[in-house]
Parts: sequence; C-alpha cells; structure tokens
Amino acid sequence: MWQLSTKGRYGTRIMYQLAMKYGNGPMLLKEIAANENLPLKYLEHIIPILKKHKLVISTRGPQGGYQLFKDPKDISIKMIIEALEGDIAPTSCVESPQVCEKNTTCKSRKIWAIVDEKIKETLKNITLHDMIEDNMENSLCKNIVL
Amino acid sequence: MWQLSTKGRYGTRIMYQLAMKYGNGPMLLKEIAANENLPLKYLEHIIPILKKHKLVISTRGPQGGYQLFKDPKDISIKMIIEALEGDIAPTSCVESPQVCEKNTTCKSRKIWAIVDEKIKETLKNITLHDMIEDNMENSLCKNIVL
DNA sequence: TTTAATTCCTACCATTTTGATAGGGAATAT
DNA sequence: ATATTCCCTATCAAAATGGTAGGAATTAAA
Repeated sequence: MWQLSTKGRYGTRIMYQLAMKYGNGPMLLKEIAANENLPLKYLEHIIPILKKHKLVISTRGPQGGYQLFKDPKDISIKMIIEALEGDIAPTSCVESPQVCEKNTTCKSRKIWAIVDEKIKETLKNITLHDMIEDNMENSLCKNIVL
Repeated sequence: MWQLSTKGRYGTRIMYQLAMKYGNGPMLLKEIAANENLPLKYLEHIIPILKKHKLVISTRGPQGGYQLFKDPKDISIKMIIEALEGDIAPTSCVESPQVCEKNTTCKSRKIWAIVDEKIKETLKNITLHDMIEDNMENSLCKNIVL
C-alpha cells in the first residue's frame, strides 16, 4: 500500500495539537503524546525535523515546551509533509529528471507529474487553521485552476 | 520520500508496453524487459499480480507471451496501481475506519481522505489509451466536479 | 515425438526503511 | 540547587524492498 510513514502522520498530529494551543505559550511534548496517544520517545525523533524546517520553536527547561513558529493560517499541510517525508512525489524522476535519461518523452513520468501536481495543490491549500476550523473542503476551492 | 514502489512503477511500464502492442498478439516479457531496460527476473514477480487482477492474460510455450486483458481505453492507471500497490490511500484509516476509534471526528483523517479522493480521481481518469495518445492532461477534464 | 521456447513457481537473500526504546547530557526557570 | 524539559546518540527488531537463482510445467513447432 502506498502510504505515508508515521513521520508524516504523527507529525501532522503534533502540529495540530500545537495549532490548537497557538498563542497560549509552550506545550509539553509529553502532553502532545498523551493527547494523541503516541509514544513520547518516538515523537522526540520527529519534532526536531519540524524545528529544523522552522515550523516549530522550542523552549528548554521548566515551563518550556514547543510552539508553532508562525500562525496556523500560514502553515500548510504541504509544508509539514514535505518537511517530514522529503520531497513528496510518486517517483523521484518527477523532481529530479536527471535520474532517468528518458525524462522528456517518458509517458509514465508525465502521469506521475500530473498526480504530483494534484497532491501538492491539495496539500498547499489546506492550512492548520482550516484543520482547526474544520474547513478543509472549502479551503480547496480557493485556488482552483481550470 | 513518499514514493511508489517499483511494483507500481515497473508495472505501469509493463502495461504501457502491452498497450502499444494491443491487438498484435502476445508480447514476450523478455522483450518488455529489454524495451524498458528492467530486470526480466524481477518483472516475473510483478506480472503475475497484473494477471491475477485480470489486467493481462498469458500464453505459455513458444509464440506465447502476454497481452492486455482488455482494450487500453478500458484500463485506467488507477486499476494498475491498485492492483500492484494495494488500496492506495495516504493512511490506512481512510479505507479502514475501524483501525482508529477517532475516525468520525479526526481532522487528520479528513485531510488524508481529501487527498485520497484527489489522487483516485486523477488516476481514474487516465487510461492506457490516453497514455499512448499522449492525451493525459485532456483526459483529466472529463470528470471535473465543482 | 522430441525440442526449444516460454510462462510459472518457490526459495533465498542483501540492503534499507520503519518504528521504535534507552540512557543520559544540556539548558534553564524557580 | 534542583527539577524540568528539550536534546543527542546509540541500538535494535521487524518488515519491506528489490532483487537473483533454479528449475518445473506447458505448448508450439520441427
């Protein structure tokens, strides 16, 4: 099955928890793990990636924890998934044409490029704010291109 | 990176080769492997899956080989990918809600369900015939739902 | 009826990825 | 000081990935 890894899935849930607490100071990773019923020690591997990509910031010591780096309205699911899963694309040739010499004519590549575009368009148009407001479908109507 | 496996990618290329020879008798797997520059012995693992899903038929012995089970116009990329990768969905909870008790309210699941729908809509509307005719983009306009 | 061509089946395997657990170090608010 | 919290590195079992290998079964054609 063509499935996202736990990095992408758990990471999205981390970001959702942080988005719900946005503006109210740091949130403990322990708390996130408890709310989402996920292993704390494993989340400790995932959240540094989000930090590296400037999606969250951390505060150490007592009263510390994690917060979103910016407003939930300015963080798309695409940013989250690309941070955690790397460049998302059905095949590597879509993003890196040089991996295959047939890239200009390959009919398969053309399909994967179209799929890739659809996925990115979709993920780009859903923000953490949409997620909180449960406004995911509507948000997709913003940038329809015909 | 969130990528299709070689099953899905090589399998699509197998089907493309067969589509190009549709109506002209069986094609050797050896020939497909050569045309696509893929390891024959590995394709021997992939093609039985396509056969099981009634996408190709085989003829044994000399003058044998493989042919498409039906017209390229009646085979979508979705059929091919689902045969080879299993149910495609960003998360298993999209197809199998019972894997998570939060399924009715989960905001993450809602996102993956939307992405899933977009991917399937896209793959459903590209056929092997479109691929041969290099008509992939146009074929996507058929079933637009606003 | 032999032979050669071809698919079909099973076993095996090396490497990488996945999904963690564990232990302790560093920073800091109180 | 101390407790709290993030941070870093190591380790690991299990599964998935991407093959290779060898030969059995089927069958068209010589």
